[in-house]
Amino acid sequence: MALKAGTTKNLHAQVIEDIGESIVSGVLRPGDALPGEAQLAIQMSVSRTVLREALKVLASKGLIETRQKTGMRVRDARFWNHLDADVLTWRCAAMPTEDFVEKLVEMREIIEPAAVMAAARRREPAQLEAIAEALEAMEDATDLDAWAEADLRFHESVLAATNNELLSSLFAVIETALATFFVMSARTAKNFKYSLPHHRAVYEAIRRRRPNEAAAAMHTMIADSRANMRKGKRRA
Amino acid sequence: MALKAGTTKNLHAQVIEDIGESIVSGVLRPGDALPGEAQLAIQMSVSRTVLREALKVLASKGLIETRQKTGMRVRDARFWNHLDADVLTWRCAAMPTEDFVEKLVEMREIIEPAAVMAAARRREPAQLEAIAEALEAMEDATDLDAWAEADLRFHESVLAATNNELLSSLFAVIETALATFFVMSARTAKNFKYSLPHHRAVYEAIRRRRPNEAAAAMHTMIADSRANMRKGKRRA
DNA sequence: ACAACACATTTGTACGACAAATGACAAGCT
DNA sequence: AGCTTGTCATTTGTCGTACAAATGTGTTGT
Repeated sequence: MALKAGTTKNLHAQVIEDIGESIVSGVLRPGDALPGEAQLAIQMSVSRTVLREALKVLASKGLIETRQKTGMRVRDARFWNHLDADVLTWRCAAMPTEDFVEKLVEMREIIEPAAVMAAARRREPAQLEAIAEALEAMEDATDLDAWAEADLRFHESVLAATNNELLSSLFAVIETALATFFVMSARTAKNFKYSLPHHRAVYEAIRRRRPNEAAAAMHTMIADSRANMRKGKRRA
Repeated sequence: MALKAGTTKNLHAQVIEDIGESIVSGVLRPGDALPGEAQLAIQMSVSRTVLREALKVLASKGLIETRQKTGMRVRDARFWNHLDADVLTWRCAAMPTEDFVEKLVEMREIIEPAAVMAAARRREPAQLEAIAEALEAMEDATDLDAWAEADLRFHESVLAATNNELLSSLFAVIETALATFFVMSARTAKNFKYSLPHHRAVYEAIRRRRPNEAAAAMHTMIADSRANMRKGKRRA
């Protein structure tokens, strides 16, 4: 729980991250009572003002609850905002557990085929163009970083093309899933572009407004990446 | 933007709600610059301390961004946490627009069939029991309030039975969708129990571990509720 | 034994002061 | 003139203190 090496971010952001990660990673367990604000502020070398700003944010993510006199307690995991970008990030800060990775992939299998179907029906020209640009960037990528950036943009553009902002907000989950995938399959990444044909198939189906083909292509892509991840894992 | 009639909640909670609702409902538009903290605190009759706690939470929901010297600005809607329970609530505070309701239903169509499939495969005895209890409460309901409570609990229990907390967290969306449905179809609710057979079918399929049957039953249920909502709307 | 009350502790709210960042503008140099 | 540099003013960021409100706990009186 000690304050980490200072970054460039604001103090409350550091405090949020510090406590949030402690909770999500299990250092602080549900039901645990946190020390009082006064003491905690001293522990972390920040003013109570800053600490409270952080605590309010953590409470809004469902991680803690606070009542007068009783103090603060870590809430049960079923109340956490598991879809929150920060919570997801913290959860993957250490190497994520295998069953969590499986949950991420399950989310992809639910969300992305449905999303490409919606995109194939409703995409507007500019949105299609955004997907095309991401695809081109993937084709032009010469290193893993450039590929990863373009890949993320591709999936984000697809979600945006659904014209359903609720679906778009699930990009935080997709992003985490893909980032984890990049880490786990890093060893097997000699030819990191192996999934390019899949992406092109998805794009083509969206362009031609073929919902079912798009869903099928996306499904194949995810199944493929799952298999590839297993391979990477076995090697690690 | 004036402070609303005081409730029993904390001051920062009121401020969060007040500003948050102003943003989500469109009173404050993306790109708009908010008055400085000092002035805003005076406007809302709270201390800068409390105001800042609220602003940090709103920033964590993606609604505003704040930089030194420049002040605060309302962020573009594509950065909002549309899946956040508060944001959803604020969005439905006034009568939601028709196309937003459509987006909610689309989310249900994506999430819930997939969820019942997962639940049918992986539910544990206690989780099945929780669903059964909700179903019984629906059968025993004698008024719309009791029905609504049990209905929500049914869908929440189903999500919990997936044993995927990422899916469970999407209950905020389902809850909003159902609540909106209750409001919009209130007039046609003489026999508010009409969907009981659908729920029973879903439960039975989960109990018997039949993923495909469960998904089909859920799909029917949602299609039915969509039709019923249209009917209610036409009458209104 | 029980109820009412006082107390102590912890969060909630307010205020004032200063630090840090940064946009804006003015001065000065080429 | 045009560009650079530096000062300045404004706004958020951080801190410390003080007091209010709530509430668990113990105590006291009957």
